[in-house]
Amino acid sequence: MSSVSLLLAKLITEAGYPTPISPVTTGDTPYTSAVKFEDLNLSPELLKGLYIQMNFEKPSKIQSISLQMILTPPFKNLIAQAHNGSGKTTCFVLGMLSRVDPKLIAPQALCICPTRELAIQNMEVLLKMGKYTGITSELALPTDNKKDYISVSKRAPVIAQVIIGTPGTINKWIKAKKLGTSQMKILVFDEADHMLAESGFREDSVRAMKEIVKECPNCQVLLFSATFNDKVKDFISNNIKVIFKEEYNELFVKKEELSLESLKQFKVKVPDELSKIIVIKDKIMEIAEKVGQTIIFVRTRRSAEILHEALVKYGYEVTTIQGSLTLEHRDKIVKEFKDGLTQVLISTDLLTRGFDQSKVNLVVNYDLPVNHECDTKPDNEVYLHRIGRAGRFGRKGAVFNLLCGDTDEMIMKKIEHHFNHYVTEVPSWKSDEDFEDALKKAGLM
DNA sequence: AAAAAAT
Repeated sequence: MSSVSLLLAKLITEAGYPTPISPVTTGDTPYTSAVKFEDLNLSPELLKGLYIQMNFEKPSKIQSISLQMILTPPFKNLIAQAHNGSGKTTCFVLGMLSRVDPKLIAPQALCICPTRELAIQNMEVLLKMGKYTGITSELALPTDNKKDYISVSKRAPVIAQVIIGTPGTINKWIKAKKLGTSQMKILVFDEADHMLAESGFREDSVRAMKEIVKECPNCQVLLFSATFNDKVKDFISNNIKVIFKEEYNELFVKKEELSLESLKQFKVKVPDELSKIIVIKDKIMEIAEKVGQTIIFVRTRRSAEILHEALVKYGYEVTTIQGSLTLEHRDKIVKEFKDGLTQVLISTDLLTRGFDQSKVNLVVNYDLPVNHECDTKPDNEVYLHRIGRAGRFGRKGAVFNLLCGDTDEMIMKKIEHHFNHYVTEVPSWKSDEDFEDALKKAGLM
């Protein structure tokens, strides 16, 4: 670690954050951590947005460290990891809004996200936070191609200053010369590890990054996520840092320190697949009424359907979201849940990353997240992102993992070992008291 | 497998 990083580490401690985030800086730009938003040279319009629209008081850990790195010239690239629900979105949205020149009518900031839902959510934050800035924005997302489909060649060129979208549409617009990249000042990858993972969006992401950096060598690139596994870190070291060329900053958290303190995790052993449905029906649905909103994660679209139908048949109100639904339907389900009109949502890994709904206090892994190449291995990253849908910003939350059979138990053990975090067993899947006990331990009752 | 997206 360089002397600069040591200095930074010291400053961070003095700011009152005994944080496991370890900054690594290259070059000799000195950074201090921001204690107040006023320390960041933000425009009065942005500060107003932060205080009045967002009701923020002071920067969170990750914000106080990363915002200085993002906003201090020379504007260096940044690879930043931080815990779920710790305010990463604010970091890059503030970054984008600060770097845009309001007088220049051209795309200057671009944020690429893995799902439509996340892009829409990020746009909502941007609009709120940037309300007084007059900065313009547009979503780059696929549309329902059945009705009023406008082909790319027919649409007008993008003049909005900030663009948020998904990789396919963004690349399509760039290729069709509808999204100009010549004035780009900042490029953000939300859920960057997934955007650069082999089985993820790697080609699309790298293509967009190369194209923009070629056109604008000074464009600042930000990679944000709660997880960066070793494979992705290797890929970034070998392929992305080359694109970054010179100087970049890094913030990482040890995997053993990624589990949220405020979340209490449980495992429930059940004898067979059918009893999983019984646990959801008799225990989870009853609990969900009392503790706030709940998300139940399943592995496949089909099992989402099956569980949904079973619960509806038993007379419970649930909604389900998965990728084969129409876009219109997906939007409706998310909106209803965010508006608090629905309490229990069944989801595939569509909502695993980034979905932010503060009232979610309970997450259920109906199926454990497994590695797509080898289903006896866990997908630790997906696990962490799923459970991170509860306990946003330090709120209390509970997680129930339903385990059926030896393989599930082994996978659960591996997850516990990976994060060095013991998951408490609920003694009996049939006992109401055991579940109530669990909620008491989680501080939800 | 699911995510985006285009076919």
